[in-house]
Parts: sequence; C-alpha cells; structure tokens
Amino acid sequence: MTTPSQYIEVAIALPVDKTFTYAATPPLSHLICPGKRVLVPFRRRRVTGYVLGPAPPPRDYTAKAVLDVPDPSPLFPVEMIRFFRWVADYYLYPLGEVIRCALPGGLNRSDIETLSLTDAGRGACTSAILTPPEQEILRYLGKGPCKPGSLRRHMGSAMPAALLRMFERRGWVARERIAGRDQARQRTERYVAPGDGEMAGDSVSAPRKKILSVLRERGEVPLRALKEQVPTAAGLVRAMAQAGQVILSEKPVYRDPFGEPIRPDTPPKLTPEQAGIIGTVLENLDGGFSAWLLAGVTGSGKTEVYMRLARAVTDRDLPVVVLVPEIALISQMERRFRARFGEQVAVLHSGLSAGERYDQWLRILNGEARIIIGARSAIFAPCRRIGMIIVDEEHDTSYKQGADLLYNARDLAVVRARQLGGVALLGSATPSVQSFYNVKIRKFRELRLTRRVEKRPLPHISVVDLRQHRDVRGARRFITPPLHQAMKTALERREQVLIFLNRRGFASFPVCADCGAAVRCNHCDITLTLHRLASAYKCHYCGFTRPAPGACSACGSPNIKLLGMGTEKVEKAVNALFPEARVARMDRDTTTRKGSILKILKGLKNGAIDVLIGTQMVAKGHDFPNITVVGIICADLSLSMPDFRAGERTFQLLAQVAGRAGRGDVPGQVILQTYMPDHFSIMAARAQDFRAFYKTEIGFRKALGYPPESRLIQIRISGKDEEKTGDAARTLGLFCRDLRGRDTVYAAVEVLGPIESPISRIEDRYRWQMLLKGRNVSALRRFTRQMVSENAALFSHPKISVIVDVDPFFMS
DNA sequence: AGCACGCCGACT
DNA sequence: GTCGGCGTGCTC
Repeated sequence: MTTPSQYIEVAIALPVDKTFTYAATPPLSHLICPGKRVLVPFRRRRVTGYVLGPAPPPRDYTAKAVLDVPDPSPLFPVEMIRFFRWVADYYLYPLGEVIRCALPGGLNRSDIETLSLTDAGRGACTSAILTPPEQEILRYLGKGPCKPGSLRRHMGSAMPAALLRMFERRGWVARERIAGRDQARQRTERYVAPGDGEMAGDSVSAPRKKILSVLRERGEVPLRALKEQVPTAAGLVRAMAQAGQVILSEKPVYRDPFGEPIRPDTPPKLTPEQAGIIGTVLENLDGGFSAWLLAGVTGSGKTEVYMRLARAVTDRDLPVVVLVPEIALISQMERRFRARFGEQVAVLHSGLSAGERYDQWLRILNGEARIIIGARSAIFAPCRRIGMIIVDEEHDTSYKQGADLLYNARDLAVVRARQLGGVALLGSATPSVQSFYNVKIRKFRELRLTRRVEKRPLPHISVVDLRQHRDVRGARRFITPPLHQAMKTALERREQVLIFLNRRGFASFPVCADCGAAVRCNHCDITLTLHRLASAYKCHYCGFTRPAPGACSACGSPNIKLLGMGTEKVEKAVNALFPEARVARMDRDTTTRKGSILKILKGLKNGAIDVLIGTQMVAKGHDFPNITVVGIICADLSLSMPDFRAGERTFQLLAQVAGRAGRGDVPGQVILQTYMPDHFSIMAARAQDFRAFYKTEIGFRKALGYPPESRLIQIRISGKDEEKTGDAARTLGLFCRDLRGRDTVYAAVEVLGPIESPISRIEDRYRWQMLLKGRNVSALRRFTRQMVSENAALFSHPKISVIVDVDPFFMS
C-alpha cells in the first residue's frame, strides 16, 4: 500500500470462510502491497495468502508476522479485489479460493514436508537393537532428507506410520516444512551484446571472429540466434565475456502461444444492419455501464461487429475482453482479431501450457495487450479498467462449467462491466431465455441482426417425421429417403454435408438378446455404450471400459443386441450408402489429441472431407463455408433430459446446427428428423425464431416458478457410503425445512427434495440433490448462507461431499 | 485443508 | 488399564 500499514488483511488460499490479519514487520513491510502473495504462518503451517489491503489493529489477539513476500510486483490489480469479493459472496465460496481459481495455475506455494535423520538418530543407527525395517528406514534417511512419500515408496508395505512416529518421539527423525517453489515463472533468454574489450588480433579463432562480426552487424542478439550461426557459441561467449569482448545479459521473454504470423485483413464493408448496431453502441460508449444483447441470426456477421466496436474501445485506450465458449472457437476468433489488431492480442485458456498462461497474464497485467480473448476464465483477466466485455455465443452452457468454483462467466461479464463502468455485449443467434428476459425487463438493451451477410438466405429446413420410418430396417431407418436424397445431390455437386447426432459411440443401449439385461457400468447407475472402433463398452460418466463383444454378465449369453445409436453407427450407415464419400467424425473420441479439431476443420476447408459426422461439438459457431446440407439424425435426444432447460437447449442446439448450412455462396438445406415434429422447441428451431420459442417457454417458466422468474441454488450431496450419503441428504433436508419456519423472510424460499439424482451413482459415489428456489434473491442467499454455516461439519466432511451450486445449469 | 482436542472399542 | 479410531472446531 502507498502508506505502509502495520497490519494487513489477507485471504488464505484454503477453504476458510474469513480473512485474517497479519503484521507487516520490517524489512518486509515496504514490500507488501495489495495483489501480492504473502507466505504466512497459519496454525502450525505456512500457507500462501493474498494481500487485500490494510487492516485495523486487532483488539483481542496478537497478529502473526508475514514470513515472506515472494512477488516483486502484484499478481492482480487492486481494482480486482472488489470483483473477487463479489464473486466469493455471490457463489458462497471462500475468498482466498476464488483468487486462487482466478490466477493462472502454478502460483500456489505450499509447504513441502521433509524427513531427515538427526544426530541422535545417526548414533542410534548402530548402537540400538533394531528390526530390519527399522534399520532400513534409518539407513535410507541417513543418505539425506527426503519426502515422506518417497520413503513410503522405498519401504513398500513394510512401513507402518507408527514406526516413524516412534522415531520422531525419540528425537531420531525430524520432520521439517520447506516452502515449495512456484511452478510457473517468467522465462528469460540470454542475450549477447558487443563489448568494448580489446581484440587479440590474429589469435582470435574463426568461430569467435564470426560471433564478433554478427554482433558488429546486428548489435545485441539472443544467444539462441547466435547458436544458429555458430553452434558452439554458448561456450565461446562465456569466455569472451570474461575477456570483455561481449556483454551477456538475461532478458525476460514471453513464450509465444501463437503459431505462424497472420496477414492483416481488410475490414469488409458493413451491412446497413451492422452499421446501425455499431452506431447505437458507440453513442453509449462513453456513458458508463450498459449491457446489450446482440441477437443476430447465424452468419449475420457478429464477429465483424465485435471487431469494429473493439477498435473504438482500444482507440479510447481501454482494453477489451472477448469471451468465447471453447478452445476450438478461440483460435478462430483469435485469428480474426490478430489479423485486425496484430500483437495487441493476448489469449487466456486451458490449452496453453502453465508457462504460456503465466506469460499472457503478465502481458495483460503490464498493459501490453489491449484485446484479451479467452475462455470463461478470461473474465478474471488482470485489468485495471475494461472498456468492453464481449461474450460470444452467450447461450453456451460451457460458460458455467468447472470443477471447483462454479461461476457463470456470462453473468460475471455483466457484473464486472458494471463495476468498471464498461460495456457488456452478449451475442448469440439463439439467446438464452435468461438474457432475453433481461431485455424484456430492460436490464439489457437489444440489438438485432436479422439478415445474413452478402444477402445469403437462411437455410431451408424441412422436417422428417421419424414415426413414419419405424418399420424400416438398417441404415435407411435413420438416414431417411429425404436426407439420403439431399446428401446424394450435394455430394454429386461436390458440396459438403454435415450430419449431426448428439451422442457418440456405436450403440448406447446394448442389451442381452436372451435375458434382456442391459450392459451396465460397474461403477455407475447407467448403461455402457459400445464403441466399435475401440471394440469396448465404455461408460460416458466414469470412463470404465470392458472389452467387446463379451458376454452378458447376467446369463452369459454371447448375443448382445446393439440398441441405441451414436455417431459411430451413423458413420457406418453413411459409408454403406455412400461408399465413395470421404467421411470424418468429430466427437470427443476423435478429438482428444491436441490439434485434432483443427485438423478436421482444415480437412473441411481444403475439401478433403465430404461428409462430417459430429456431436454438439459441430454446432458451435464454426464457419464451414462449403457445407450446403445439414442432416439432423434425431432432434429429440436432448428433449428427454430431466431438466427444465431441456427445451431451451434443444432449440439452441438445433438452430445452431442448422445455421452451419449455407454459409458460402450456395444456399443451405437442413433435414431435421424427429419423432416429435409438433413440439414447440422443434417448430421454433425449424423457423429459426428464438422469439417464438421464448414466448412459449417463458409461459412454462412462469407457471412453474423456474428461472428467470426465480433463482435456484442446488445442493449436491454425494459419497461412497450409500446409507451415510442418504442420511446426510435427509438430515440436510430436515434442517432446511426447519430453517424455513424460523424466519418469515424464509417462507419465500422453497425447498425441493432431497431426492436421489437421476443417475443415482457415478464413479461409485451415491448422489442426492436438493433444490432451493426463491423469487427473492437476497432471502435465498441468506437462507443458504445460514444453512451452510450451521452445517459446517457436513460441508467439510471427509466422506461426504456437499456442493453448493448457485444458478445451476444442469439439474442432474 | 490439516491438525489438535476429545471421547469410546480392541489390545499389551 | 492404554493406543488409536475419527467426529468437532479452529486457524490471525
């Protein structure tokens, strides 16, 4: 802080719900400032904490002193602390953990425990009467300190923990804690500059002469570049530096996550619609916070609008954050922005290595990047100020996904923009019910793009009623004649076809033909999916596999009927119907390797693929200019999910997939196969009309009191012990019902459940869930907070996990 | 999280 | 009678 304070407030990177006060004592006090980490004593441990600011002197305890300040400069700007506090409060998550999740990984310094032999232990080694394992422990430790884990590994099963404790008690073995090192650090590169030392005339060897001539010509160069000319340069320059002929230095460099350089683009001419929208936002750009929903049909040029607005913001010397739902789309967005903005672009996503991520973080922190493109975590980009936050494909569910802190990056974008007086711009062809509701209640303003660029028409969608093809056998059962015909025509014209089915594998429901038992997972309450290519049954929840074909585990019969279909089965059908076509499949099975998605996209681009078969992965915003026919094998799969958002997700998925057709010069055609042609989600997708969908859907939501009419908080209880997990869930349920009666404000909170989750067991853990629902947000949050604090033991139970999910996206 | 304090079963 | 199980509570 500017005026060194004696006491500081510190958030600990541990699941503790409060912050702590520490003393900033010389000589560290002048190094301490908000945004830096501190190493602090915490009970008997030393842990990482984040400095939040000055604190009042404690009255009823003595603050402990900070032990170390590892950072030369803050890891995040002070302005972000307010945001972190908001997130911690809203998502009921410890502040220190929020900050840890926000920072690039590899920056958590924690203690490393080591064991070492004391002098007494050394003496005991020879004198005392010891059993062979005891002797071995002392001998091993005698070689030098080691981690408990490596001793355990060395001894195998022959090491009871009690033995070690006994040695410790006798003072033979000491347990010490050493602070670990940061994993991610700034990379430096060695540079060589010409020195002014004397040249020793003829005695200079040829390689040295070469080095000197390069330096004379180019001045300071990286040692790496010198090595290309003189392979032995590394050793030579060291000796030359001694002689004063060259000067060596270490300079920080950024690891380059970008591939080859990109040629600058020429901004296209705007459509009147695009120009109008840009004008409207620009008029409001200097007026502080505003939030916008850009509803633009697929192919209407939303990215161009983003880039023009981003330019206006960077011209005002403010950074822009662009959130994109997933990595494959980030690289597409990144290329387009880099073509326009060049080196001002930084990226933040999980595809980067820890070091690259850290470097990008520093570039943003140092104000060297004006455009930050990233996945959900980029909402925590370390900026002091932000002019605009753009959320592309705002309806995408991957904005709310994660292992630890369950935040929704789309919602946080609005919060952060509001805190910083910036503009939040959410864009989608299929806006979420939540966001369109926000337009209706005037929290957001709406911007519309109703036409595709270059006057391209929207694809024509025809619906095929699958009920009329029930009796058909074989491939034609799910590639119906209308789809077959459309594919045939397109392929004959050398156009590309996209086939969509929201399920991977070959058969999702393998059943014994003799006894009727389904092939089930050993660890989850679910059937296994046959993956023919891998010739294995796989569990899509825990990864359990069992070799195929195999026999029925109930009756031993080898006759397994392969019911249910996935992308592999569709691939087989396409191969059978179009043996000449070059078919590629894009799902989780074919895209696990890094770069494999890009490879498929490249194959499409250069015409090496005729038919692409994929899961929802293909629905997401990709630009496939040569695809003219899109086939939706079965539109209903996502409708049957036990989730109040099933209709919304189905509509979005279908409309998005359909939008992949006709993005080039040839108009697109979509064949949508369904068992429920009259369902409003499917009818709205057919019309590509999210307003029609919204009108019906909001009626249901209001009638049932679901979001956006109300807010939800889901409590998920899981554990390996079936009985204990159920007990915990029921106890929590009773507590909630009791709590409801304690305060009249809480009467507005509805408690639903607990019930067993639709998939009652995953990875050997039994799962329960409870839903807290309320129109009054503050009452709902207060209720939950009180519930958590009064059941603290259960929430940090070693055997049972209880997760609080604020604004849950998936009900299962 | 981790670690100590504290109250009930199988062992020297 | 003790060693040690993990339930509860606290960490500036």
